[in-house]
Amino acid sequence: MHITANDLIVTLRSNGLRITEARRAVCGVIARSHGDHLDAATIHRRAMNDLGMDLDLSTVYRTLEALEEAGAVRHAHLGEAAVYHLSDEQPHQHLVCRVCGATVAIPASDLTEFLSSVEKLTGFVADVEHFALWGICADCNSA
Amino acid sequence: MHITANDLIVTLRSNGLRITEARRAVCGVIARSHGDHLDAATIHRRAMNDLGMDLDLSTVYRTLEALEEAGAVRHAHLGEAAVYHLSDEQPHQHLVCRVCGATVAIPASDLTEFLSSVEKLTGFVADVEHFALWGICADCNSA
DNA sequence: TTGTTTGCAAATTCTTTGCAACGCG
DNA sequence: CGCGTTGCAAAGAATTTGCAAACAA
Repeated sequence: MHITANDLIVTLRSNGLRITEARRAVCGVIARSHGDHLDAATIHRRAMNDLGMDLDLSTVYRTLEALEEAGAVRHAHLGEAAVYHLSDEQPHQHLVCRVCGATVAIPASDLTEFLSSVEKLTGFVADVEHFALWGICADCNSA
Repeated sequence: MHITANDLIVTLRSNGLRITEARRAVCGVIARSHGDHLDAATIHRRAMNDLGMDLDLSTVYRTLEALEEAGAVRHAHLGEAAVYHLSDEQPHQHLVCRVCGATVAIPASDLTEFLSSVEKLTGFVADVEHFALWGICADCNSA
């Protein structure tokens, strides 16, 4: 069910890309992060610490780019840094609390009405994933 | 009706800030841009070219920060750079086409249903203005 | 006068790129 | 072996900050 590091490796290979230790490490970190959204620096750190790899941050970026081109991962902007996640996750809209930084996700399926009204109003087909919505969470609002 | 450079100056002054040529220039550019969303570099360029001022980009940033703290302007992220606009504009959601870069705005009043459903689902009070929605515009979609 | 602001230059943060060495296939 | 990949260091883009000099009130 869950995508494994190997699935990602296979995807890369079937896209004509070579398999290296660095790529195995990045795929490993992403695969075991299922559900989480990690930024490049975190992926880099985990590859170094958890997997004992010694790779360059730029290699992480290039691998993520390759994985994204292969369609295996996607990225979104929740704040300053881009975050990456497996593309098999169900589409969702992120909400980030401007006060405490908490993030929650709304399944895109709950937004169909909104999205179709956007399309009706503007002709845009919105990609709800790409940017987060900024807001104030219930906790911070009541505090 | 429209906010003038002077209104902005008054706002700054009533916030205990001093009025300088640099601030007059920034206020002037913003006031006459009514409706537009300008990034710091553009405001800087216009102050230099249109108003003949010679000021530093960092001063523009600091003035915008001051104006934002005073509640006179707000900023949003439509792409790479932050854009600033008068806070008296009606709230709106930006849509940016990921293909051609075209942007359109939806008045927030058209989104009330969406916003209240977001609040019901998550407790978040969303600030629809802050980040744009990424999408593909009608033209690029049909092309 | 005196506490604010400014210009300038340097630092930051995230991301990208050039290039020679390296290693997968 | 040959070309795709890597590490490294440097380039970039947007924004911020330290500091001494300039200036509003």
